[in-house]
Amino acid sequence: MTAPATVTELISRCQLLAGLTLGEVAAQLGVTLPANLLRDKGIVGQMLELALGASSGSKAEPDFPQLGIELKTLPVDARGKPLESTYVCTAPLTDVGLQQWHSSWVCRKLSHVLWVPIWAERSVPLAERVIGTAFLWQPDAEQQALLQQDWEELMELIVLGGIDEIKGAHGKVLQLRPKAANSKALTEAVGRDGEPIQTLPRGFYLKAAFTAAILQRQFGNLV
DNA sequence: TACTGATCATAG
DNA sequence: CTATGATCAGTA
Repeated sequence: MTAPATVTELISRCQLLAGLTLGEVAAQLGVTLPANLLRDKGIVGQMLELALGASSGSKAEPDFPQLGIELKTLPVDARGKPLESTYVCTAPLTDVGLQQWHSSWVCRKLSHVLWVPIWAERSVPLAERVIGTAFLWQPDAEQQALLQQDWEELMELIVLGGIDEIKGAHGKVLQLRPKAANSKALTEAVGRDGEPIQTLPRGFYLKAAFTAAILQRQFGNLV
């Protein structure tokens, strides 16, 4: 699948996928679906990237570079409520003194997102999960402010050596949580007295309540 | 049951 | 290890 040249083309591809099951899309793409997501948590996202023509690989750039759009799948239950928080990006833990919100990875990644809801309750077999209606989203002033506030608070803690005091509950809409192969992975960070320390790599996540509000504004109140 | 901390696969 | 894609699962 080649990259979509325009937003219109991207949306039109999404409309073709809406209502299909993951099993049907996998068959079209020649992808073998695992029995569950235990050992393949990212397969759904990667399949949608393939189906929509996003650039593959682990490059630190938008999924659709030409359009500046980031693709995110969003697992939802039967009522359209998100089942999980949404990973945004890795958090920088060193050399963050001069970081500014508007040039941050979080701000840039979230500036233009294509959300693809997937009906994905754990009791439903992977192949039977249905792709929903995708939509483009850009944070409004209020959402932008909430994100910036949380981001600045978290980054200040990181700069001041408070990394190990940060819990997942810190932000209102944005949270900092471990993002690693396991709890023994280490990366460099700033300690309490400004000294280099080793700590668990972290990532920024959107809390489920925040993505729930995005869905609600897009589709209205369900149930 | 929701949330926070832990974990899995793959590419470079 | 870092960055991509995320969900799992124990516990409060």
